[in-house]
Amino acid sequence: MLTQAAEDYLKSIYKLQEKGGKVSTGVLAQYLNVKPASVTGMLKKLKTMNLVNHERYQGVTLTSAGKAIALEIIRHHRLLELYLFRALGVPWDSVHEEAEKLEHVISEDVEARMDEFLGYPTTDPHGAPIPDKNGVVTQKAYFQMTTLHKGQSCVVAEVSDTDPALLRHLASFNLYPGTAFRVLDIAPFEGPFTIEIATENEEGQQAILGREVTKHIFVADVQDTEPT
Amino acid sequence: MLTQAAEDYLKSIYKLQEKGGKVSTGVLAQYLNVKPASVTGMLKKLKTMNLVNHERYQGVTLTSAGKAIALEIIRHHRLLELYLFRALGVPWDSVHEEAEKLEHVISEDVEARMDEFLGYPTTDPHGAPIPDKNGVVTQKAYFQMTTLHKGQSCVVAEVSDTDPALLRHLASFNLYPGTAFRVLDIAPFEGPFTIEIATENEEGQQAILGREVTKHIFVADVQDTEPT
DNA sequence: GATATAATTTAGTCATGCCTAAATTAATTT
DNA sequence: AAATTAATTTAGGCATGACTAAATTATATC
Repeated sequence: MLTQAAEDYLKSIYKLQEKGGKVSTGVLAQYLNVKPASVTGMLKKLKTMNLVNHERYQGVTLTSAGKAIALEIIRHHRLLELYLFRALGVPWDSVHEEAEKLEHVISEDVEARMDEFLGYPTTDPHGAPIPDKNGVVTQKAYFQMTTLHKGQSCVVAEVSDTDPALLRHLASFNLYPGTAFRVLDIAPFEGPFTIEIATENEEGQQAILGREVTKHIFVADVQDTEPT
Repeated sequence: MLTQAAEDYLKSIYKLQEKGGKVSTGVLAQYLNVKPASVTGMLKKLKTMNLVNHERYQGVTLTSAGKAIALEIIRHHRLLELYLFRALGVPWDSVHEEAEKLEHVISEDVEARMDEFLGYPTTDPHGAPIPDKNGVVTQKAYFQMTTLHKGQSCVVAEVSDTDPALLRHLASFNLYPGTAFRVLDIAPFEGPFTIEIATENEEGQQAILGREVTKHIFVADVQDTEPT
């Protein structure tokens, strides 16, 4: 059985690897709120366990064994998030923090029961894919919101889950995974996006989202639409 | 915030204190599966935090601050046991082990939501009382089953929760907290109890329970009844 | 190609929380 | 009361996983 710290390292390496090949010691240190020297120490340990590939000064990658463990932890995390949200009504912006603690101690049996209760879901409350029991991730194609143009329509696919304030901000506009919206305007010079959110009643709610916010939103089903 | 080890020490001291005043280093060590020398070390640390009273060679007791923390952990544990049992169908004999890991990481918010879901229960699946949010324990009067005599009727109040095999044995007779039974016979020389368990249909199921088992069963509502 | 800067690793420390072995204190016999 | 036995504490070690400071390696600049 791995320590909690080792599991956190593997999970973090996996996530950082997704956004570009090898992971540097410094980036990993910053992500884990730890000093680079501490990272070097842990990587040595993980290497002896054949969970990572690490050449001095060259960055880290996961071995297939390391990746399997990372995906297991990520599955725990995302199933827990969804369970807390659906079964216990824990707010959207705090499920991440709760799951962060629980993911290391939940048993496979309890996890299987939550999975069944939830009907074998494939995405968590933030739209991130839940790996299956065998570590297979089914990821729908999506784009960063910053790539959208005026007049395009789309559906929110996923949002970053780490910043509770950001999540509360999105919730105030009903911008959840699955929410459809249309880009009304994009101000120049990295300016804000003005969007219209599809609502049940006739008139769509408008929202103005700063650039920093749009970097944390990922969308799918992008289509060009007629300007109103 | 306390470490998990410190929380386990406080919880254990509380439980051992219930069965007789001061707790000795050796007993605590055995209970925690740790060497006596390790206990001495931890007690020193807990003493500097004013969580225990400890005089060399004289045993430990909890301070009021230590007791408050112990009761908080016990509340977490018992609510978790009941939640796992009721909400997720985790078997009777494994909820203890699961809760043992979760009790240290569950948040007050999630706990409050489980409490609400369960309808503010007062006992866990083994019949142990759940302390309330303020650490108040309401304990119904009960007796060890070994004090029963032939012909007496009673209701199971509580059973030990630590041994899964014992719990499966009791479950095979439907002996849960709340189950009523009558003592048909007690064999001499510390022999087994033969009991008749009240069932919905006409004929009561009979069970033979060895002495070791009866030490782990606690009963209430004891009454003398006519022998059949 | 030499040098300045940035990133990474090594070396040595510290707190936890466990261990074993030896010393001490308490309790029990004789 | 002295001696044996049992319980407890002290002393010293070890693994984990963090830290700082110094040394090393890589990268960018001139």
